Amino acid sequence: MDKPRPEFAFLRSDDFLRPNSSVHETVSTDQKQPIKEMDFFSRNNQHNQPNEQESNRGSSTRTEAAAGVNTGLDLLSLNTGIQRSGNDNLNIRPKTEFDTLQVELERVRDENRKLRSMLEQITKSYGDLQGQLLMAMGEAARLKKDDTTCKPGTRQLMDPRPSGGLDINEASVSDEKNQEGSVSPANTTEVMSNESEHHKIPSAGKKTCFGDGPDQGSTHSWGSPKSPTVLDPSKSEEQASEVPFRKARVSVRARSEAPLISDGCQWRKYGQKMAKGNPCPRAYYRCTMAAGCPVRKQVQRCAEDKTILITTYEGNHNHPLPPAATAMANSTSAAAAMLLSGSNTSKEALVNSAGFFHPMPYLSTMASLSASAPFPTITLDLTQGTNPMHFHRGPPSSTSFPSPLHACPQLIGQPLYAPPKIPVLPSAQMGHRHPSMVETVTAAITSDPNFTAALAAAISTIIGAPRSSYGNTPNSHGENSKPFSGMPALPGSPQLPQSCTTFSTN
DNA sequence: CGAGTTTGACCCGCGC
DNA sequence: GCGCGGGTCAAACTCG
Repeated sequence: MDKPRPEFAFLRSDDFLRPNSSVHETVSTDQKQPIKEMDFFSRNNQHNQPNEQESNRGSSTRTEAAAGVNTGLDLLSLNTGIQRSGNDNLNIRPKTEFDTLQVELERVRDENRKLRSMLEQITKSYGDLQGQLLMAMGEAARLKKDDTTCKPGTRQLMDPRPSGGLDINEASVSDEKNQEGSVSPANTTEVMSNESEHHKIPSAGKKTCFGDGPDQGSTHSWGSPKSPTVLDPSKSEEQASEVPFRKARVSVRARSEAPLISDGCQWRKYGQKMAKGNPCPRAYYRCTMAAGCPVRKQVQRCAEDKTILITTYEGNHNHPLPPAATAMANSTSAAAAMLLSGSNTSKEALVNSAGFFHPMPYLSTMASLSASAPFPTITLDLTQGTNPMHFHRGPPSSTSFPSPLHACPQLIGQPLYAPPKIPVLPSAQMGHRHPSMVETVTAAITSDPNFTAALAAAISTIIGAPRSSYGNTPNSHGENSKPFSGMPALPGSPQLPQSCTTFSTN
């Protein structure tokens, strides 16, 4: 995860923190010139401005990190006045000086960490906002286009919460701002309750145009390709932040012959249909862990290989999830976010976004995106090896799941065996790793249904790892670890909304 | 008796 | 406009 970014990070951090041109100059100067101790002395003597010191500190940290040499960090502190006299006694009391330097070094390191985290947050917020902007623009264009705002049957496709997609796992400032007026982080549950109320509205409500808020259109949230309509222009801005996203789906393909697997959530079947082109019926489930939870899932066996179970999730839980479910929810939330962030762009852009726009390198080897479907769908395929070619660029089938089966039983998500924090690996590289382990895990999965759920959680943990620093950490590898750090279990807590996605192979 | 499942009917969007 | 297919509802049914 520690990709080579230090210099960039610092520059960006400085930019954000101190939009002062002098800072930029100083930083760039530091970049070009090798930093020597004497340089620091002279520079600090020349201009001993606070900003200057800050930037010097940053650059020296940078150098230190790059070369493993303690360059001028501590020397800087010598000139900051703290050790003014100590500077003169540099040769006399090296021990004390060394201690001082160490303290200073620690301090600078802390600052470095803070800056990095700030940069990460800013970068992430930027990406989120970019996605939201795209969504909002697309929404606006669409609204202008069809203008038939209160058409009966117009359905709400996305969860009204701003968390519907992009900010699912985030607590960035910008996200909070987006939520204000509609959802504060603290009342997510409440908002979801509102949503659930809409869900409970009987058919009479279906064709009613709700002008005083995000119309849920509730009962038909699934798969409706249309976007929500904004009825009241005065609220358009607010609603744009509330319902800017199309509803994304996350489809998980897993090889399992088990009829039922506990995924940590409780589901109630509310329907079953024969889908065209598939002899196996498709079952519809609704989450019953909390009243009004909007999360639904479809479960269907693959027509071509009945050992493969395709589970498609949609919606966000309005309640805390068990650890096993949470991990998967985190990852698929991220997947959905990634998908949504590019859903107004071309399919190619979508595919590209999976590569770099989102910090989920493994998705590129496990996931396929469908932009041709009426709703954006990302498919996490746990049934096949990390065949680099698996990443579909061609048009998928009408929906993502009946896509041709890549029936190589060789593997199940090799990313499993990748250290959670290793840098991005070329998928081709990953595809050659540990074939024997793959077979072992495949066997384990097919023989133990519960393992599949655990596997999904583990995969999601890895996938979601990059987000861990933002609070909603999927860090809980131990699913049973009591203090589930990433998931406050209080319904009213400022818990971030969860993606629907849990994992199941019923 | 409550919770979950089954299943036919209904609604809606979409393509022709 | 009509038919098809996906998704949902809700009454009937089953089960513990």
